Amino acid sequence: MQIRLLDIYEKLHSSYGIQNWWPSTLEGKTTPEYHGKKPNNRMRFEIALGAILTQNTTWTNAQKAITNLNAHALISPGKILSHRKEILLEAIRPSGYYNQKLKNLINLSEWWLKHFPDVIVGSKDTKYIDNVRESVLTVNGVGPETVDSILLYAFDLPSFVIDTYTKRIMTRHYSFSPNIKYETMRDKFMNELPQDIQLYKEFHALFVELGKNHCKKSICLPSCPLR
DNA sequence: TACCAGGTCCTCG
DNA sequence: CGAGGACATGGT
Repeated sequence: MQIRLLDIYEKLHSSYGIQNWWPSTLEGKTTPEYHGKKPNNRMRFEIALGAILTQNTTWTNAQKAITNLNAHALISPGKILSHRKEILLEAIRPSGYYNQKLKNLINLSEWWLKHFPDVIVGSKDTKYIDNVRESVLTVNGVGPETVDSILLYAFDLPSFVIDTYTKRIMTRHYSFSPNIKYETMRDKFMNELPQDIQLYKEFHALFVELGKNHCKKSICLPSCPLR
């Protein structure tokens, strides 16, 4: 008896409702147009920065960094490349690993100036999406989860995001092997699910919600909707 | 106090 | 390849 991924999605969706991710980094204060609407290029870049800043850190810490960058009007690849590093380091300090992350933000900014203008936002061409994925993966500091977050949320390209929550939930509840590789797991989701970008976004966001609130690292609470 | 948080890179066997 | 360590702040 094989559980269908869509059944899992339905359970989570009925428990938590629509998530509307990527979360608004600035809570609508300085970018009110952000909420649930089509992002402009500045927002797309902000999402990509956020994907790096939130690596192995809480979103609230990453958000502090983004708020600081925004306060200096630094949410742009050109600004990231030209501004004094002391200012940038101070701004992103709350996100942790700030020395590494600054290098990575600079690497991403270089990629962005060179390649983003050619990105076909919203494309559904699988081959093309793979090519963009490979290209962004050449950026040092962008690994498999970060690239999929950037593709899905910043570029609106359907690329399923696997994170620690997804892996934990699937191994704990649906007997995925703990040794399963990132690409293998991503393939499973993308082969079984319809190529629906909104579904990809919501599903990933719901996994995060479940992982934070019920299916935690050490314990899975009795209230977990997947029980 | 110790553990955890929406990873990734580098090194070594 | 795969395991192990480094990277760092902020919340509980």
